[in-house]
Amino acid sequence: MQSPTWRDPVTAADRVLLQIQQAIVEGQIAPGSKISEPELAKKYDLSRAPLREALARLERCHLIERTPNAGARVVKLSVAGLLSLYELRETLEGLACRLAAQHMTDDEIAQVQQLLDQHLSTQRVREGESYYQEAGDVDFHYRVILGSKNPYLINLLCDELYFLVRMYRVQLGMNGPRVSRAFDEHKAIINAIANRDGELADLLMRRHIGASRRNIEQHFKQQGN
Amino acid sequence: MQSPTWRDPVTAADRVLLQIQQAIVEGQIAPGSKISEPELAKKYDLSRAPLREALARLERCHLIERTPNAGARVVKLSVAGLLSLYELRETLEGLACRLAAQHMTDDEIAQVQQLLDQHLSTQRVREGESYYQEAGDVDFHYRVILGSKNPYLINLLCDELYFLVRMYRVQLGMNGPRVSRAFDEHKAIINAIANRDGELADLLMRRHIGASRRNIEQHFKQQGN
DNA sequence: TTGCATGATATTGTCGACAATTTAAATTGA
DNA sequence: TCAATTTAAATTGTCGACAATATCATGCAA
Repeated sequence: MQSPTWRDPVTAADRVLLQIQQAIVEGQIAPGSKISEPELAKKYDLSRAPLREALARLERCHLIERTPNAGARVVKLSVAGLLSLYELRETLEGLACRLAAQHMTDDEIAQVQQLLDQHLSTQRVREGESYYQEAGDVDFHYRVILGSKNPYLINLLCDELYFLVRMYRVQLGMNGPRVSRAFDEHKAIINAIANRDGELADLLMRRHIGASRRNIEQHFKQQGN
Repeated sequence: MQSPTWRDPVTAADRVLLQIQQAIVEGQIAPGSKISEPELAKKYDLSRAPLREALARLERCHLIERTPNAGARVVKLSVAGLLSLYELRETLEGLACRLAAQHMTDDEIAQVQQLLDQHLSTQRVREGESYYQEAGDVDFHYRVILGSKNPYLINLLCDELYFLVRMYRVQLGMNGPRVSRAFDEHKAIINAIANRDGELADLLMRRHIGASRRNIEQHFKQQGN
């Protein structure tokens, strides 16, 4: 899926950003490990200038943390961090729904409904294909977020928080048991938006994400991390 | 006021960032105008490397917009943009209040209450000192945001959105008529937090910021910008 | 005159090297 | 042996120059 918010990588910094992003999200570069500029520059065969540009953007989406004169480290995953992230998402995507109910065109809404029907049919083939499920889930949330028409909100969710959410999902294996219910919840949300009931859409989305959050909370009960 | 979220500028990029930030916020570099790297490098007497680092961070807080191979421009202010920004703030600071009611210590709450009393007494001296008023307002909001203890939320509001809000305030002269009411509203909010009533604090903060937003909406009714 | 192609100019992106700072190792003293 | 201090190595921050791209001016054709 190509996002409407990403540009295709025209510059060397763009390309190496995508590679490192993927490497971090998938855990090929271990959480907490130090980022060595000379090492990565050699590995990806470019100079440190575009690499540092990429690092600046990685910091922007919270995948690394930099300290002056000391370099960058990949973020460490923690339950507390994950919960903080979901706290934010809950509220932000709720807002996105409320705004989407105001600003989405009937056409855009119809497209999302059609999208969900497609997901339903392809899912009916057989469940357990959690990859497609994830893609579909991401796609739905993206559409709603874009539907909010609020540029700051869109940038925030799609560019800054998205990769971190993905990193947690991939590395902590959060494709949980809430696979079948998600479709119904998505359906209910888009229906509320179609009825221009922003308040309800907001509530349903917060409940939708909140359920995931509580799911995680329970899963990690009394465990260090 | 020095924010707990900012580090003191140890590097050349840090220093020039602060200077350009201020220049943009105060309009010394006109909105919409192009950023010339060679020009600025000469003006601030450093090479383009730290300057580009600074530009990357300026993009992060939405003060400039960059396009590949074409350079950076200072953001243009628009009523639509301002409203989008306030939409976000309304929800985010509401969330901050809800979380602050959960996570602030009694001590921290007492400090904020004490802070408000100080503001009240210094304001009683005479009104119209909107600069101190603004500083006090910022200070209050900061404390609550930090009280949320959510690192993503804190980073978002204090580092990414703060300067843009400030830029709008300074350049559109938004130190409006809502000076005296603000104190009472602040007081009500911190009281709700003190009572651990997160829901009420959330509501009051949203109303507090929403009032400003509607104030702006009305002020710019049927005007292009 | 208008629109498009061509070339000159300026700007951004990238590179390799040096300076400043941090980190690790080695040395000294108790 | 251990702690503190000094020295050495490695890493980050900064610089100036070159390459790639875009912008603007000029000229040409319709």
